Amino acid sequence: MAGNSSTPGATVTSRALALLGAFDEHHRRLTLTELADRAGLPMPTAHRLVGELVAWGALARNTSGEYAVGWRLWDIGLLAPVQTGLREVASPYLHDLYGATLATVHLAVRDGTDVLYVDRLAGHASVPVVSSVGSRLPMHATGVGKVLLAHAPLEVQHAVLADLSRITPYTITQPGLLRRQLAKVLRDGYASTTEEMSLGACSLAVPIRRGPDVVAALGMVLPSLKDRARLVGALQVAARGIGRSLG
Amino acid sequence: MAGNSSTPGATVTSRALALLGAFDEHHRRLTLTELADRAGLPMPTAHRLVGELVAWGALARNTSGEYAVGWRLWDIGLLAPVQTGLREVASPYLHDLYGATLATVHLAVRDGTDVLYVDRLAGHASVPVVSSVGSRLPMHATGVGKVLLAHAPLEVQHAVLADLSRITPYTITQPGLLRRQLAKVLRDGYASTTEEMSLGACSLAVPIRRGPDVVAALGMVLPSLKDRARLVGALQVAARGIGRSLG
DNA sequence: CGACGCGCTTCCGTTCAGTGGAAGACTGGG
DNA sequence: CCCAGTCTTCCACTGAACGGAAGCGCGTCG
Repeated sequence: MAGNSSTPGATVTSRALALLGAFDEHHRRLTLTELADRAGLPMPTAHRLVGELVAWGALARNTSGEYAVGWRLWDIGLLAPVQTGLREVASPYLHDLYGATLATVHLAVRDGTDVLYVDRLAGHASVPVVSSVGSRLPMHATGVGKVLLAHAPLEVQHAVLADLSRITPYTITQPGLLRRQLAKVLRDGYASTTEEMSLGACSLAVPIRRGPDVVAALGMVLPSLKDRARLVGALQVAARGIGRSLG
Repeated sequence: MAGNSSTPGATVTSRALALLGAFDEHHRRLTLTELADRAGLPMPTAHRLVGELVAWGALARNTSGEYAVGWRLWDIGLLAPVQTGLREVASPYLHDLYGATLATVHLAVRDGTDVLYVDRLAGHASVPVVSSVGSRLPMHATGVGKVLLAHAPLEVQHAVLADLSRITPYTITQPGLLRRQLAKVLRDGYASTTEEMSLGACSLAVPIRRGPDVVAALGMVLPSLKDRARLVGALQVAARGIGRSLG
């Protein structure tokens, strides 16, 4: 992981944020040593900063001395989605879609160069699904990711195309091929993946527009892409409905 | 509000956190000037810190130049409740309780000297309910708050008792009276309020225990406290179930 | 049309908060 | 008992953070 490469010249704020960023789905509880290591800080520095974060409620220390994310961060974080209204508006459409298709349905936005899963309805299908609400995945290997990437600013596209990590044998790692696919996504109005993120899982996704801007993507995970026309149609109807409700 | 009392001696971290803390339910979008004012910082300082927070994704700047909480904070914040498992475990019990009583049902934890509402099922009853998921209320004027306060460390009790703000004419503002009520809460195993937070709304609440520790509170809002025995019973059954499921 | 007010951004010399190596405390295990 | 690992405290040096002041861009009013 990060290793302790105590970058000098980093601001205090960036260091405090690095400590918060040390937590993720797979690292929900960390010791001070792990925190210092993952944030690339010397221990005394990490110790002091973590102390401040705990005092404020951004982090919490449990009885066994480990640190975890605190409630204060949770309730402030809640303001992010509420303020766009996206989740609330999309919720009924996700349920409708699920009812009509019985597939796992996803709502995602782009944040930086990641896809961020904002909401999800899990089908009981036997398809492996790696995403969960709040998780981040690379854009080049997911349906919603390709949709959001196709509509992203050029600088973001360049950054993503420059680093296409392999996840399965079918993951697209050639910039040229992905670029052509993105063009096709713009033409067709939807994106698809075939086992690029997870073996045995395919996906379809369409953009959600608020006026002319693509603000999110709607996707589903499937065992295969047969019946694609009907499913894309259903996705587009829902996406248009959500976009309209967003005003 | 805060006013600009540029407290010298404050650490950089505490200032950055103060900027995050400037956002709440009623202030989801703020201009730089408002942020600087609410955090008590001079504008140039706020400007620099906000820039760093935006670069990291803790805040986002929308097209009209205002700032809002960013997705990055949302997804890290999600790790707080997930890591305790409280919401997931309690969810079915909340639904059962709602089904059995048709009252607005609440799940809350203590964070510092506030009650933090972690989950909620809103009844369509005509009772005014001021809480929502993620909101913070004072402990002395809510049912769940009294429960959590009664089981809180002494230092927390002292801090709360020292500052009993009046919210309605029925809010308890005398430390002695509240202290006696808290003792009764410990004896009886439940707390109640009568229009102390909001006119026309009463409440009942019970503690949720994980082993010997009180980790949360379960409450309901009602138009009156008649039938209290049955309702407290239902709450206690649910609370015990949740506690057991928490392991 | 120019002057003004307002919110935001940049500049830069001063200074004090932050730094991190080193040493000390605590804990558990062999 | 000692040692290894983790956490906490200390403190003298230093460069990052500070914030007053000045500059910018824009809409508004006289």
